Amino acid sequence: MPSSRKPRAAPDAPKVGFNPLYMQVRDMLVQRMAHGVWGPGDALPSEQELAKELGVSQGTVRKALDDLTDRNLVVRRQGRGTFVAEHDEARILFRFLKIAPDDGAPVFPVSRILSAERRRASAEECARLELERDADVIHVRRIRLLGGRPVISETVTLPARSFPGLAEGEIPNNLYGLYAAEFGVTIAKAIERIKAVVLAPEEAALLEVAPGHPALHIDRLALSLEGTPVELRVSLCVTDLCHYRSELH
Amino acid sequence: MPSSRKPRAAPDAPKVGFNPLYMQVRDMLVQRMAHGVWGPGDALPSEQELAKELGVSQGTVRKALDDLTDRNLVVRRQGRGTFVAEHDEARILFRFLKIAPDDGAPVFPVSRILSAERRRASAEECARLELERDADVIHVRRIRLLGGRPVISETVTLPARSFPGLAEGEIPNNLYGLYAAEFGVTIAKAIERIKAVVLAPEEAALLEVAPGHPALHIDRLALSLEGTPVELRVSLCVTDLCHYRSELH
DNA sequence: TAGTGGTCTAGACCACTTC
DNA sequence: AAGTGGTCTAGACCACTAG
Repeated sequence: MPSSRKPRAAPDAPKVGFNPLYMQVRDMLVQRMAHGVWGPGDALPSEQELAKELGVSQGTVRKALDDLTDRNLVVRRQGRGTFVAEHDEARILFRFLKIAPDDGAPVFPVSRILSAERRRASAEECARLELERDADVIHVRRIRLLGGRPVISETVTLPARSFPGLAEGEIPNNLYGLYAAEFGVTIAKAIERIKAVVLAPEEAALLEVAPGHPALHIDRLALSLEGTPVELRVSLCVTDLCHYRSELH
Repeated sequence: MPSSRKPRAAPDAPKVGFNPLYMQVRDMLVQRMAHGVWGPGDALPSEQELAKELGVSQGTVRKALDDLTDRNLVVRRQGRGTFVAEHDEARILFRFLKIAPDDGAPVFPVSRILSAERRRASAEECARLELERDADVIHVRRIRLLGGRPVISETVTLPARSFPGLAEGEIPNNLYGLYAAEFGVTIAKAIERIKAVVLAPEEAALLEVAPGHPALHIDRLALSLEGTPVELRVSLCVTDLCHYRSELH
């Protein structure tokens, strides 16, 4: 490891800026994942190997990996190994898909793309995505269907720089899987603000309900592994047959 | 500990039903907290003491306590000790209060009690709270204000059996603190279902908006330490100046 | 200074997967 | 049988709090 410490050597100076070894190990592993040394689905070296390479004990590596497991960045399988988390598994349904049908289990909504285009970022977009004044963004608009009925109207805003060519290519249902596979961007967490609104005529038409129908207005900011904001997403969701799921721990 | 295992004794039979020691320790500690051996705010014995008492290593006790920390059941303070979590701290603001003003930090909403009465549980209430057919429940209705304006209309339903006399006494702002202090019931987690609705005239009047105004309809089921459902809460929330906060990890 | 939780190490064995 | 993660132990020292 970069910083100091053999089991019991001469007392190494720093009393302040104390940073536990396992956190350094953890951050270093995150760096490597973020920089594509290990991509989604890849196996990490075993605990023993990492410990040897970094000159720390296996227990310290374990603690770092347990931390990453808690953050859903890696998946550990007894007897097999430790793997970088993927975003195309059933797990994502419970992580980033909060809308579920009132009866029955969550289903991945089918998407119908309305448009995908590049344009100059607005002042607000610049601020929230931490972009320079004159940066470009990609706007993706789509309708999502649950059980055959249009339920969510979504507007996704992305920094054009980080997702070159996205607007021109095929846009799959699972965006976070695409971000990871094609652009090396892993979504680690997101923050949502939810309000209740009534639908304007245009939106109501898209969702096939009457104007003035109530809907959830969900404003999401998604962050990458490093904590950089990488996606802005505004959803309008009609909740006649579904709901937003939230667990408080 | 009840079940088996000294470091390396004669090979004790069970290969199946394998349950790690630290989980047994953890469950035993939860039992004691649930049964009031240690109440909210109390200090637990130190790791050393617990390890000695239970005949396991300190590391195993630590792992059990770390698990309880993750579940917000205990709070550990370096140099001081381990304490049973309380529900009247600022922490609760981020745990169970998901409504925040659009600008500025979350504030604890002031409450105005409308009614508190005991009645026979409906069929649905029986089902969701896992009560017998003819059980009684307590209904508390209140309005909650944010920045002086009425924002949330709340209906709380409790099993009368678990909260004797609650309807007759003083009802404070912080209900979960009351449950813990007066009735020995600790809320450990909750599940919410959120929909968008438009307000009927009566509710609109209470919240001082026009009928037809959009609002969040939040349906919460709160569970105790043991996982028993203990509170049903339906909130109608006007989101003109505030929003529902949700973090996706 | 004593006691607590927090970190780190070293080594053992267990359970699971794969060959 | 070999290799991986999972559990458990034992003992050391560090950082923080309180008397």
